[in-house]
Amino acid sequence: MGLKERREREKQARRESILVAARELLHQKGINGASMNQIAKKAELGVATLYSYFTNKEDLFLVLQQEGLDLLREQISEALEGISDPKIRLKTIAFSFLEFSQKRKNYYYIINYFISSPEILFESTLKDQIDLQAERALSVANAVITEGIETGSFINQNTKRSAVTFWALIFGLTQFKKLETTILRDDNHTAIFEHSVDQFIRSISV
Amino acid sequence: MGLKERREREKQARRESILVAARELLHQKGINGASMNQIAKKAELGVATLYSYFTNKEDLFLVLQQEGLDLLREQISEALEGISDPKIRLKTIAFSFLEFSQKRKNYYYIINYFISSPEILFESTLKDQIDLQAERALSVANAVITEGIETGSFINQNTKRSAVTFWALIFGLTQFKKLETTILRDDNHTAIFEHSVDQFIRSISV
Amino acid sequence: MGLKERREREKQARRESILVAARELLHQKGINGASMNQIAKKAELGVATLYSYFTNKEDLFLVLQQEGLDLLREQISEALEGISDPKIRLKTIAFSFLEFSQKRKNYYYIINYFISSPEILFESTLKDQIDLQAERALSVANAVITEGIETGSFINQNTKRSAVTFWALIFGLTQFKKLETTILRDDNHTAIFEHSVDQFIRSISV
Amino acid sequence: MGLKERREREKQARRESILVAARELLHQKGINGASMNQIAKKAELGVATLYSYFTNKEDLFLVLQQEGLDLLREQISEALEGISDPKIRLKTIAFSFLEFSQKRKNYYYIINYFISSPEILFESTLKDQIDLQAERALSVANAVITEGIETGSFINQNTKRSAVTFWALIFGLTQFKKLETTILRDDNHTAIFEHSVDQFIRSISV
DNA sequence: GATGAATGAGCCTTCATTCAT
DNA sequence: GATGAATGAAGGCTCATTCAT
Repeated sequence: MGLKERREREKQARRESILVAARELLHQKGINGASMNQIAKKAELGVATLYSYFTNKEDLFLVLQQEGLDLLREQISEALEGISDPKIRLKTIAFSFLEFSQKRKNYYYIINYFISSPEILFESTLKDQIDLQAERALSVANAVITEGIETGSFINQNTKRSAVTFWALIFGLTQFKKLETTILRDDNHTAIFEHSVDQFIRSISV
Repeated sequence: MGLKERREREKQARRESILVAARELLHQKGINGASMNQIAKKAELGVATLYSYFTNKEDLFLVLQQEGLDLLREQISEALEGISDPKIRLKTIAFSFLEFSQKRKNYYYIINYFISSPEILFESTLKDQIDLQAERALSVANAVITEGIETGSFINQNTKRSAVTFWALIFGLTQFKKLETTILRDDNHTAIFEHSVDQFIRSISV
Repeated sequence: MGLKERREREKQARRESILVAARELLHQKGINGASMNQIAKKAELGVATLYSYFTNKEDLFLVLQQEGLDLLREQISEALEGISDPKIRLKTIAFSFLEFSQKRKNYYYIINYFISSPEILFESTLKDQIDLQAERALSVANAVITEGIETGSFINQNTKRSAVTFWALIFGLTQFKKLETTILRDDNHTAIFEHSVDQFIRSISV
Repeated sequence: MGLKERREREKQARRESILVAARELLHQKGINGASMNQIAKKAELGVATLYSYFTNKEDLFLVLQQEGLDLLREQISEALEGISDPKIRLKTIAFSFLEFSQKRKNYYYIINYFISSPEILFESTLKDQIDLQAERALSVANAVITEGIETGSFINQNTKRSAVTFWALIFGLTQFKKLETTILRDDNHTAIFEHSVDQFIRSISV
């Protein structure tokens, strides 16, 4: 029994070390620089071992994305702790996402990779998993908006639509971060971000 | 004399056929599927021929994106003809973009690709060119909002920020189109889109 | 245990077969004909396999040359066994080289290739390695001449210069072997070679 | 008639401009960097034009080599002017060659290329031409040695063999020039060169 | 006679994946 | 269960050469 458990723990550890290596490479060399061989080398494992833990490269990356989204959710949860005003809660979500995109670039890239790829690229099983994740992300905003409506902070209107709008806005704004050294050089990206989010919140507030 | 012209026309045609093939592949197989060899095969040309029309892959992709943005601008311009109300003009831009993303998928995808790629991927020269293009796109919304402020339709506030918010929103929303068969299956993407855009316009209106 | 050893032996064998193929191609088709792809094909291996044995083409060629020089040194050593007269020893070296150039054409050609290439072709790392090898080759003649001086056979003069002269002469003469069917057709290359070497030895003898 | 002549002159000029471009590129980028396309561009001519003046790349390079050898002969002739002592004449030839290898690197490389390539690479016609050139080069030394014998400066022995030895020596020594920054760093290449040549001359002197 | 456009074959190298051990 | 060796396919790109005009 103890043996079985130890084995299980070792397996998990090995699995995790693969993911660690993958994330690191992803961050260092971008999506194309993170090859299976390099991940294996970095994780100090045989290449074939990777394939006994993950079906293929895409699968590995999907898990990475899920981890990323889990982490994101966690960070948002933590950030929301102790905050009760729905408006501030919404703003907090937005800034958590922005912060995540900067501090966890490697995770952000991979999430972004899956969001931005044309649908065609993924088979339906994979796509379903991605969407499931997306749904969970959406639901966070959904919940806050619902609370806001219930507590009388927000106008009573289609919650899901508002949540979608919210995410679309902050996702779009975050993408534009990379323009800050060129097009947006005469302004401050964070300020724009805040401005936009505030405006959105105001627009759904009573 | 006529001969020279004909040759010139043929060259342009061939150049265009390369771009068409590239766009198609990019849309169908993603960035990794759009290799120079594949493009050449699809265009029914030798690989080396591609290199006599474009310096390298990066150059080709840049031209691809520029053409896409030119077309987008053109379509927006046409759509705006005869419309004078700034609110409607703004909405028209939004829907032109949505329509473009659906009817000109190949063009849309390449634009999207450049927006969504992590900065690292491009050398500065290319990035600058891309940003230049993005700036021109931004300026369309900018102009409309300025008009709106001047004619008293819109609140007098930082125009550029509003334009950025506007684009971020519709860009994000358009990305979510691909969720319409899953997460958004209980609603209509176009309806959500319209709802969001309306809400944005209202939020900057007097 | 025996398994590990066998594997190791197999790896060495495969490595060697790559070198054999490379040498053969280099000799048959010249440097431009000895591409990694061709070598792989000749060795009946996948291209990628070559890269798991050698870092890159340059590395492979370096090893190739080192092996060649090792073999040459070995042959010279063997030929020198039991011979004590410095004059004969020097002559033996010369003829060992000539013999090597004929019997081990593949090896000879690669050495020749590295000597004859314009400096520009190699990065400094490679060049340094080559020179290190060349130095070892030079030292063989150096030693013999030093002995000769000590034993009173040769005039006491700058040893290194004599060694360089010696190698320059026999290297140049060996290159001219290929002229034997045309320019030198009225004489015998080996005879010329011997004549020249004798004359050189005489010129440094007391 | 004048027209015909002018055409002929133009043709020659164009031919020469190709060779000029080729030589320059050869010098700048080495033997592999001098591609037909680049030569054409540098000569401001169409690629196909090159092929109407030269059968193929090898042919062009052969002509280049011939030009090089002509130039070498010319330089040697000039250097020999006014010198009558056969010993000094021989030394002058040697130093002319060394100087040529340094001051006319581009020419020297290409001559070297043809000398050092394995025989196999060239078809017999080409090889014959190369050898013809080599023979002419050889004959210069031949003549001087013959004079020396006649005037009592040199020992009466097989002239041709001496000439071959002479060329082999200076060719070998010149090749070793590239070792001067490494193996020969504690001596001076020119000094070694002179030492060796002097020794050779002494060895054939009465 | 001169040309520029076109090209297939080839370059070196890396990739995701498999399989015998 | 873990692995290292092997690999065909493919990547971007350049080449010498041809051919219609």
